[in-house]
Amino acid sequence: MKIATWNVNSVKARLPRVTEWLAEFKPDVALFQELKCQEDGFPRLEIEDLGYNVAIVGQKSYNGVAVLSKRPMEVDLTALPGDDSDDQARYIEAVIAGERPVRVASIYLPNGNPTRAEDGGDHEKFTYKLRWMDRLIAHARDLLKTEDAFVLAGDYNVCPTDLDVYDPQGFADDALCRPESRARFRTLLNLGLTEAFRALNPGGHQYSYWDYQAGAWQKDNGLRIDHLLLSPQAADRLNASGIDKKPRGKEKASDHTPVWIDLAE
DNA sequence: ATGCCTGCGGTTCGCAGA
Repeated sequence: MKIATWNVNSVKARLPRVTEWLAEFKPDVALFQELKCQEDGFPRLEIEDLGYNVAIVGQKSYNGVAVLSKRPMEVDLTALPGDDSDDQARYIEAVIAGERPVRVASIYLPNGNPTRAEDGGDHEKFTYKLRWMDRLIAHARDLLKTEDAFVLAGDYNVCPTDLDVYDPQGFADDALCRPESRARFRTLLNLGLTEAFRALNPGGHQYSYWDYQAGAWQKDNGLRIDHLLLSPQAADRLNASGIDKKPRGKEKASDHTPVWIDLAE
């Protein structure tokens, strides 16, 4: 079964790109981030028409995550546990039904910039990112105890290593590359999770995001920040993983492009 | 050194993104 993650950067502005990609790529499960709308603004009918069940956590203007599934699913969580005061729409978790069920989460991890007071105020956004990652680590620990097959996928806003950045020196102090962010990402891996794309594609210069500005796409000045992290039981079923660059080259593209895995049935 | 581009809200500019 194909499971893909895509930060669509506004599902309403992106609707033609989204529907053509779903019709062509035909993922069994699609995990979206940055919907930038509330649930009542989500183009539910257009997506259901393509054969998907839809579960959404929306928010006006910002954030917003969704799970699309061709198979029946059951939503388990609509927020990341660990902070009841956090009302940003960045997490949804569901179990996809089947002979061998798979638990999936669509994750929009906070960006965290600026990281320094001199670049704009305080450390509030970077601190929020790091606390959010701490909560994700705690939740992953809990999920691992179940020994279920699960996939935590989304826009992690972390370049795991310098292989994942077109300009490592220029991004050294960026929240996506800072040691504090990378250490927490590494902790997720050290719990026993497998980052699917890197496990199967050891080379660098393979990105999932290109800035809209300064011809970044044309120059391949990208970042690899969209990831699928697999539990051991899911990793045992990993057949393939890739980045589908085609949508990034189209008119009115998102600045991110889909990343996918294929799991044995 | 700075802005580059895009989307949103709500009005034509500020904020956020990464």
